[in-house]
Amino acid sequence: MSKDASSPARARRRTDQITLSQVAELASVSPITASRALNTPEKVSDQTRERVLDAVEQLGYVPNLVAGSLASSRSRLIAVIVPSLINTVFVEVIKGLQETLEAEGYQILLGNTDYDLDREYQLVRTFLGWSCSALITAGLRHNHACQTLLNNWDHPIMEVMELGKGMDLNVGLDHVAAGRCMATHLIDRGYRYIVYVGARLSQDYRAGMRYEGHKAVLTAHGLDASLVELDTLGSLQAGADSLAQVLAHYPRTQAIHFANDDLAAGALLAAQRQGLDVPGDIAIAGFNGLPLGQHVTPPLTTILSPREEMGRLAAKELIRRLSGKNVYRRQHDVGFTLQVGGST
Amino acid sequence: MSKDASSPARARRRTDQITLSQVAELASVSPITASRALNTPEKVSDQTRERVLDAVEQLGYVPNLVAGSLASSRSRLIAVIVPSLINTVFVEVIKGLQETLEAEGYQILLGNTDYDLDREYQLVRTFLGWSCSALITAGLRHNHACQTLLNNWDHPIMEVMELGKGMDLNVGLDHVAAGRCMATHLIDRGYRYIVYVGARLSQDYRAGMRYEGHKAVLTAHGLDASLVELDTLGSLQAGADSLAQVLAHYPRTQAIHFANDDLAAGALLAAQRQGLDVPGDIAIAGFNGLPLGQHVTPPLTTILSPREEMGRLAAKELIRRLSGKNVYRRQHDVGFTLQVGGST
DNA sequence: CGCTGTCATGATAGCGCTAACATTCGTTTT
DNA sequence: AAAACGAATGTTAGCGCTATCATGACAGCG
Repeated sequence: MSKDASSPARARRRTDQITLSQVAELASVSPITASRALNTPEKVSDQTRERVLDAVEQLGYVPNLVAGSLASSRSRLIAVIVPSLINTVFVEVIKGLQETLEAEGYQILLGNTDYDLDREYQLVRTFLGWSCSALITAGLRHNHACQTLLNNWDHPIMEVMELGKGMDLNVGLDHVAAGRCMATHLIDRGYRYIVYVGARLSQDYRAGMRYEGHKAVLTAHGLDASLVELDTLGSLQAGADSLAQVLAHYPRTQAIHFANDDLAAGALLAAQRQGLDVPGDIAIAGFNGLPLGQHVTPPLTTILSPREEMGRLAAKELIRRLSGKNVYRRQHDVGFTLQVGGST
Repeated sequence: MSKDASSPARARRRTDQITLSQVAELASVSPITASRALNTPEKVSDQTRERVLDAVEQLGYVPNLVAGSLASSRSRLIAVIVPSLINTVFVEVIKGLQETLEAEGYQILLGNTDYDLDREYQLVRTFLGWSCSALITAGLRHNHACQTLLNNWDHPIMEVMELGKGMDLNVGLDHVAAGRCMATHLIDRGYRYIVYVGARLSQDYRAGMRYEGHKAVLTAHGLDASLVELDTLGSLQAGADSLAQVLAHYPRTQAIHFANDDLAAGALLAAQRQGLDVPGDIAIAGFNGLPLGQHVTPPLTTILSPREEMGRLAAKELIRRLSGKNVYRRQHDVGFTLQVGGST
């Protein structure tokens, strides 16, 4: 532990770490040249670059990114804030983000709000403290403090999942339209007693927006837009349980429009177990286009949302912005596709 | 833009950011005292702390964590490296890690290797450059450079998912034993022609370990341990496709032991669509204990692995170590449970 | 009363890196 | 041939924070 005791008046802090200066010394160049050889190789001569890289190799030098970030106030760190990791939807978006960002040498700092906007604010504060190059967050809703903080922040902000006028960049889809789309499909199919089932709509407010669209269409047709709101998060189990609940409450129900495929598939599998005919006795529709929906019998009618694609596009647009290129559109609609299965 | 032009000989870099010094000035204390008020509040007087916090509030100060980390060489950043995000198993572990680590004020730096050990090495290098407080990685296998780098690193390393003698801490389960367990179950049930189906076993080598256990049991019983290895990643679709393939190759097959529940459920749903009786015509078993398995008919026989629990335990052990407490055991077996459904 | 100990605070000196400017030297321009 | 230029490298001065040691005030003690 006590290595060189060339103790000056004041003890130095020690960090046995190998520094760029040591690399520079071994390569007989100045530290800044070593720095350039690593970060902007085109700015040094071939010979020098080679010598520096040799020295790096020889010493097993690992750049201290913390020091680099402090000096340059650039971190190549990108904050990603999602409300949940249970919901596969967000994971798929993260996946799209990640493969694109990592390929460009960015690192992801991941935060999970658990659908709590105050928690989001805390995460944002922490992440800003890391001088992130950009911030990606799910959704357009934030609390006031968060809004203020981000408005004064001078790095790109990308809001994903839903479409609308955000703070900066936005990639998403129109959930109200998606809700309208499915409701229209159900009506076209001839169903008249239609119930919407969602889970914690105040948290998963995008499902709430889909309900708004659904309701508008039903109302326009003079139909009742019954809503059953579950108190658990969406899951197969919750979907299965909700089926009985809906039939008890609304015995005349002909079709159920579920807020997502987990609920819908859960209900469909439960119906199957109970010997109910889908769609004869009850029609079932979902949202998301999860693979599971295509493997149940009958295949689930759902709305396909391009989740990984949303992540990739968001990442690409962000990178374009980060590399100083012009951003033509701040808002990108990734759209959705009605996928009609046999369940309706 | 041009604020105070007290231009010295050399232009200063500017970062309009509010610094701790400004907070200190407003609170009429020295910067170091302000630092203490925020980081070790018990070391300053109540009065001082209050003045500093007021100043923080008033100025909207956001601590520069990069600078703090450089000065203290502590970052409260934890690197998490997984091979995939498509596989829900890793996501669930991450979830367990995250909820525990975030609660203790740690942040997650997420990396995805795509099952590539060289990529893992690159990620590790990057993460070490961030002076992470610890590193969590899925699996005990690493390439040589990575191994060397990590052995010389003086922070905790946690290897999760599988059980064995790792570099430092380890939380996982015994996959060979799990394979044995399911094979034993199938034999007990009376099946003799049993095929193991896995996807890319060289990548998902833990599934390969389960096969080893499976094979050992079958061989001990004088049975053939046929293996079908798929070239895609595990998914419902791959499982469905594999069913036909297995029956074509091994027409006498009585039971299929799938490497995971996605494959198994895919096959089970496909069997259902094709009018095959499960387990009459063909028995199906999986691994993981995904909720889906319990919602198909018949419920899937599988092995329940405590994934979120694994994440939570790993995080807890890590935190214990990071807070300087004694670590009694370096290795933790989270175990597994055979869950017998109707599919066998 | 001087000594020791404890508590709150401050002065100083970096952490390891890079931005901004400066220098050197060979090459092109007129 | 002098002036202008550009490429490669170097010098200097921080980025914003905290570890380390130093100081001053005050309490307790024989």
